[in-house]
Amino acid sequence: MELESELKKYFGYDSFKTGQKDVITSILAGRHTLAMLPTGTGKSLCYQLPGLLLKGQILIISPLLSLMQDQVEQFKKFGEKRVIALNSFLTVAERKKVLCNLSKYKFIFISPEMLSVHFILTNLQELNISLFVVDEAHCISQWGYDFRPDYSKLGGIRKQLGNPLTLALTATATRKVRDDIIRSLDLDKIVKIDSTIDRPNIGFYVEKLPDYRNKQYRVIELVTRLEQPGIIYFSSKKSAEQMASLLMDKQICRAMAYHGGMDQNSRILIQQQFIHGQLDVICATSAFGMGINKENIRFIIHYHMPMQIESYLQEIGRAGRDGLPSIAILLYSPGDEQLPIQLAESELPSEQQIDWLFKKANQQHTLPDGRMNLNKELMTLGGFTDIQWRIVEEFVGNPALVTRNPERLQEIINDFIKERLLFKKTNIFRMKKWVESTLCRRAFIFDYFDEKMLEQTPSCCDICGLQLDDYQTTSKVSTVKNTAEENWQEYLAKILINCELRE
DNA sequence: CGGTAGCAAGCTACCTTGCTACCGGTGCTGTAGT
Repeated sequence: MELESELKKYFGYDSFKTGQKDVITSILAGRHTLAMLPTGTGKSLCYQLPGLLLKGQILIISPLLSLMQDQVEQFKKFGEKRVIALNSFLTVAERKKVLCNLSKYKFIFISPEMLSVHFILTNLQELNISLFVVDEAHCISQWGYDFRPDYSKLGGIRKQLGNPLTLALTATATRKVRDDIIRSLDLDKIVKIDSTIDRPNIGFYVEKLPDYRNKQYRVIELVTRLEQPGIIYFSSKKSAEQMASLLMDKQICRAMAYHGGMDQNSRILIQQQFIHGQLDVICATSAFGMGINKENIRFIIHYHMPMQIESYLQEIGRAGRDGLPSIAILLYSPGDEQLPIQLAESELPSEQQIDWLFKKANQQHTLPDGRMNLNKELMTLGGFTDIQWRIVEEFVGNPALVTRNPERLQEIINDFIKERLLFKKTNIFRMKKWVESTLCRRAFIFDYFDEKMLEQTPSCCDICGLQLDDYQTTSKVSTVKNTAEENWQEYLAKILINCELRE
């Protein structure tokens, strides 16, 4: 079979992008495949085309509702109507109807959470699933252990669906993460298809500043000078919002904040405005970005450093999809690593909380079968967050674990927490190492992903002599120059002081 | 850890300073009625 003609027939394209053909060939040969393809190279096609050529149905596990909706839209654009996103956007009536007619759909999108619902799984077991796709598969490793535990259940679910042919897709995964994905999905004889994680048109630039105030100054200065559009990443919702209002109020650019605390409608609106060029800058938390297909993002600034190098690479990878020069700037001031450390610690329950819980359980809250009676009251009393509580439930609610080793249960939980925390702190530490590096930043990243750097990139990084001036805007350069001559420090001081007086 | 809100004291009549306590990211979701 000539794959190119099928591609032309269904999608109208003449040729494949890097990696696509290898992945599709491997799937059509009936081999489980783990594909690491760089962002923006059309990962979806890797299951869209085989899906059309294979007999049965295609189940696609996707991490975000908005991502599913986008992909359904994409299919409809190509004229494929046998597509459904089986999620909570459907009303109860719609969901019932869809479940009764599941066999009519060729492509079914679903979240790990929905897939873990027994009733839904039973319905899916009736189908003939010819391909099980895990999109953004690094989520298994990144989220499966705590934040979204249903990600760690995909392996078991795969089995219950009769071990269908599986395709795991990701853009950024270290060797360790890739091994974790394979282990978690319980795949043997897997074909691994890697292409480089490198994005040569994105330059790296790290700047060290004494404190947050200097960082604010610097962000304003950079936004004024750099070619737009761009994204500024923050690790707190509040600072993202503050910066967005500052940029807007001072008429520096059209900016909006974007984070998980905002309602779904505003999020969709802001995302659309940014994509269609009605906004210049997004001040965002890590909630922003997955599934953003905007070609011409020129800069990514990090006001705070992310929790790990993979996240950093995903975030900066949103720049320069059009292949034109783009810049990734990270601002660091001493002690910045404390925020991610704090976030990591607060995600997991503390040893004291676990201690308290087991003491309580010994006193009263025990079920007839010896398991702890975990109820909302205990969660509130112990000061557990939803995520912390779910982690506890994963262990305490596991009958096999509880009956096999009741006296060691507390120790097992504590060991898990310690191990997770150490892992997260190690990731943060490596991120900090990268910031402090005095060697080529790109080489460091290649090394982190066990990839060999074959040749020098021209506009590589600050260490290799990259000049920020090369990324200046051309349209506003005259006004910027005037202000620069006047005295930048004074100008910025004015902006910030005015802003404070306003309060 | 480091930023900051909120309050009380200090100082002066409305504003500054100082202390303390608290907070900080990512998303999905079947259940009611027998």
